[in-house]
Amino acid sequence: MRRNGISTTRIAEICGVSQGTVDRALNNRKGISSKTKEKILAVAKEYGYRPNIHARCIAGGKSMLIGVVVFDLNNQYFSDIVTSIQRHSSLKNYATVIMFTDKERRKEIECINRLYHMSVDGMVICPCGQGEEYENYLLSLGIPIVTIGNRLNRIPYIGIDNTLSMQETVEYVLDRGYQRLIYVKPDLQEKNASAQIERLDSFYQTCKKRNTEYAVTDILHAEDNIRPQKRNALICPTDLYAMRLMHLAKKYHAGIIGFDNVRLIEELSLPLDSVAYDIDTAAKRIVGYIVEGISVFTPVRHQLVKRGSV
Amino acid sequence: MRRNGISTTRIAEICGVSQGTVDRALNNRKGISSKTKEKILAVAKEYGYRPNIHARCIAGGKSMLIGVVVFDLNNQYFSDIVTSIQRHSSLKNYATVIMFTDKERRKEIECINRLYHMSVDGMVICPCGQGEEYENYLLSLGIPIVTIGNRLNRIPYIGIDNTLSMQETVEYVLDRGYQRLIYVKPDLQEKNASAQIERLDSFYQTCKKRNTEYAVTDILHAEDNIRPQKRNALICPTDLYAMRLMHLAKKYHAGIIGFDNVRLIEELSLPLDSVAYDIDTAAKRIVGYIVEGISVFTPVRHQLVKRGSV
DNA sequence: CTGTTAGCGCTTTCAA
DNA sequence: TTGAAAGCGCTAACAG
Repeated sequence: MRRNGISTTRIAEICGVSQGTVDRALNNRKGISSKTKEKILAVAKEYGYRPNIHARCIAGGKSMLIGVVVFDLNNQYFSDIVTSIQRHSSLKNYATVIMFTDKERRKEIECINRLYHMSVDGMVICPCGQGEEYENYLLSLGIPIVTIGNRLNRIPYIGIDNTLSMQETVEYVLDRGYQRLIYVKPDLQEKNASAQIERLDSFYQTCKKRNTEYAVTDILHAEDNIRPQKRNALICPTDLYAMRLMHLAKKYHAGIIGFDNVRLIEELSLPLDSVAYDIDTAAKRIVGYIVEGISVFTPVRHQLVKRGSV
Repeated sequence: MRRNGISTTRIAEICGVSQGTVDRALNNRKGISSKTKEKILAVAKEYGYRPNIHARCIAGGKSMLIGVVVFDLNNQYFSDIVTSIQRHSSLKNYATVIMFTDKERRKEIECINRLYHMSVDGMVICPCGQGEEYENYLLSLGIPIVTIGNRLNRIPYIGIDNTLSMQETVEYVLDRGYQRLIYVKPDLQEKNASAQIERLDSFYQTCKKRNTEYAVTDILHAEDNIRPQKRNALICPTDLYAMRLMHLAKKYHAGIIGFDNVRLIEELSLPLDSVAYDIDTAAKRIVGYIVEGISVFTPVRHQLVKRGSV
C-alpha cells in the first residue's frame, strides 16, 4: 500500500522494543512501564504517527467510520443534521461516510449493506423502510444504529417529540386568535413517515380537543382551503412547504408556521415562524451513542422561533 | 474483526483451489481457465462475497474511498455537488467521505491529512488555501485531486468558465435594456476565492467594454447603490445573495440574476434567473478522473435559466 | 494455468 | 513488564 506515515513496526525498531510494547503504549493498555511508554509516545509524536484504520480494522479493531444514510440533501433539515454529525464525529476522530436512499427502500438496503461491509462502527439512518423484517435485519447487523426523522419500534430514535411539539404549535396558533387551521400534509405513500404521521395525528387531536375548525390538504390545494372571511393559519410540518406558501399567507393575511427552522430562514431573513430543533444536541447524542455507547434517548428539546408570521 | 460475509480464503477452501486462484477469478486477472473461474464466481455469488476494502487497502489495493472537502453545506451549491459526487461514486462502487473546512485553512489541512491517512484513492476539494507551498503539499500526496469552486494553478479544476459565463450574463442583461449594473460582491478576505475573483474581473471588463454604468458593492449596501431613476440590475455571483435581494428587485423594479441555479429556486418557484451549471456532468467527470483517470478538464457548460427576473 | 509464500499494519494471545 | 508469534483478508511475486 501507499505508505502514509510511520507504522508501529517502525516505531518498535526505532525504540528498540517489540511491536506489542508499542501497541501497549499507543493504546493505553496496561502492562508497560511509564518510562518506555513515554519514550514510545515521544517517538510516535516526532514522526507524526497515525494509526492505519484499515489495518486496525482488519485486525479486529474499530474502523473509525460512521455511516450516515439519509434520503438526500434536498431538504435542508438533512444537510443541517449531516453537517452536525460530521462535526461531532470529527471531534472523536471518526469519519463519516454518507449515502442517499432517495426514499427508496431498495436503495436503502443497498446503502446499509455497503456500509456494513465497510465495517462502519455504527450507522445513523433516516429510514424509509419499516416493519418487523426490516427491523430484524437492522438488529442482526450487530452494530449500534440510531434513527432520525422517522421512527422504528425497536431501534433507538433521536429527535424531537413530534406529538408534543405539534400540540404546542397548534395551541400557540389558536391562542393568537386564528379560527381556521389548514394543515399542509406531504405525501405519505407507503414509506416510513412516522414523523409526519405523528405530527398529523397530534394536529388532529389538538384541534379536536380545542374544538377548532380545521382542514388537511396537500400543497397544491392549500389555497382552495383558505376561507377569506376567517382568520386562517397554515400549519406546515416542514419548512420547505412553509417557504413555498408564504405568498399565500401574505395574500390572504393568513398566519403561517413551519417545522425544523432550517438555516435558510435566517439566511434569507424570512419572516417565518418555525419550530426549532436543537440539531447540535441531537448530533452529539447520536455520535455519543455510536462511539461511546452513551444512551440518551429522551426527546431533543424543541422551541418555537417567532418571527412574526403567526 | 467482525466477520462480514465470506472471504477469499473461505471461497478457496470451498472450491478446493488456492487463494491466489480465487484472487485471479474475482479480479479479472489473467492466467486462469474459464472453467475454474466460473466455478469460483458462482460460489462467490452464492455466498454473497464482497471484498473487504480494508484488507484490500492494506495489501496495496485501492481503498474504494473518495474524500470530499468543502466549506460546509450551507450553500446549496455544495449540497448539490456533494450529492451528485456521491451518486456517481456509488455507481463505481466507491464510497465518499465528507469533511468540512468552514473556510479555514487550518481545518482544511487537517481534513486533507485525515483523508490522506485513510488512504482515500482521490480527493475533491473546494480549496480555501492557495499558494506555492499549499499546491506542493497537495501534489506531494501522490493521489488524484481535483478542485471545484476555486482554482489552483497546478491542480486540475472541474467547473464552469467563470469569465465567459459572467461575460455572457452581463451582455444578456445589457441587451435587455438595463442601464446600471450593481454587482453584489461577497467578502473575498485572504482566502482562495478564485471563482469569485474571476467573476468579478469578468464583470469589470465586460462593463468597460460595453461602456456601461456600474457599481460594485456588498450585500449590505446594495440598496444604497440603486438609482431609482435608472433601470437597475443586480448581478449576484451566487444565488443565495440573489435570493436575499429579490425584495429589493421588486421594490425598485430592478432586474436581478443569480449564479449556480440551486435547486431551491425551483422548489420555491422563485422567479429568479440564474446561471445554471451542469453539476451532474461535473460530478461525473470528477469521479471519472479519480476512479479511472479520465481527464476532461474543459469547462463544464453553463446556461442561463430564464424565469423573468431580468 | 495454478499453488505457494510473503507481507501490508495492527491486535491479541501466550510465554518469558 | 516485555517479547514472540499468529492471524485478520487481501495482493503480489515467484515457482512449478
